[in-house]
Amino acid sequence: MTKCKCVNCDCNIIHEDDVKAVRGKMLDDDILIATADFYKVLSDSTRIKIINALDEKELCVCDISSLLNMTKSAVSHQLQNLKDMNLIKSRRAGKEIFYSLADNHVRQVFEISLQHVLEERNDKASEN
Amino acid sequence: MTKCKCVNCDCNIIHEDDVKAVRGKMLDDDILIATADFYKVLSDSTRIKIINALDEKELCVCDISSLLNMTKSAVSHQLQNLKDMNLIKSRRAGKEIFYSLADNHVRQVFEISLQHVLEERNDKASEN
DNA sequence: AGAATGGTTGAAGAAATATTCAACTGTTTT
DNA sequence: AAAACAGTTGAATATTTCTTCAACCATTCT
Repeated sequence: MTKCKCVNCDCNIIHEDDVKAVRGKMLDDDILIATADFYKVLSDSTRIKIINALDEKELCVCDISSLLNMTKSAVSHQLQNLKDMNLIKSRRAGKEIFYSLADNHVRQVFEISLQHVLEERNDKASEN
Repeated sequence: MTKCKCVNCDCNIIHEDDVKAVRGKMLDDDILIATADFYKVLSDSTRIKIINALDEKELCVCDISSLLNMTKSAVSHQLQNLKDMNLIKSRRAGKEIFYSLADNHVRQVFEISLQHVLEERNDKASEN
């Protein structure tokens, strides 16, 4: 066990070999940050509802606002977030702008996590 | 097109049939909120780094703190968040408490999204 | 061209979340 | 039993994020 040389941490390195080994295998910071940012887009119930809706059908902003019972502005802001992270795409048709899911990755991730959530709920339900 | 009856939205329902159809197919609010909450746990780079580290090996708090260059307290708070959402588990061994991933769902979701992030980066790199 | 409609934007206020700090618990060491 | 170590906790501060508001742009309708 050696005193940790970190600037910001207040502890000892207890298992020095393990720490070295893990440090060597960990992904680069910028990749992990990008991954967290990817989840960040999905971590808001408004955005998840939008994804769930667009998973069914291409929709315009007003339709989404009506579905979620929210203002156009609030929805539009969230659509921008989703678009910035390449989860959705848009096309203009006259005055309206239609939004749809960008690709299947999104569907895939959404479905696996949904499965996880549903299983958790079943586990908890059967505990009683 | 009909005036929307929503309390909180400031728009018209433009495609009434679509909205009705999608509303009928959308998942329950509480499921979607639980799904967003699941992502919320993964949406912080500190927590993602912890998951990435624990994916390699079971570790104690000090080792994680040293790896991430953070205080024990900050790490411990985040470990609690991860544990509350059943993404990790712990076991005590003397003074130390070892943390590890809870199950394979977590690994699965992590790996798919990592793949998504890496592909995005490749796409962007090849645009130049 | 002017009005109406669909949608966007930036700034501000409101709400949620992360880190820090200081005090604390549990276990081991002496 | 006291000291040292590993870790936790709650409150406070700092930071981020969401929604609202008001003004705006783009397209269509008359």
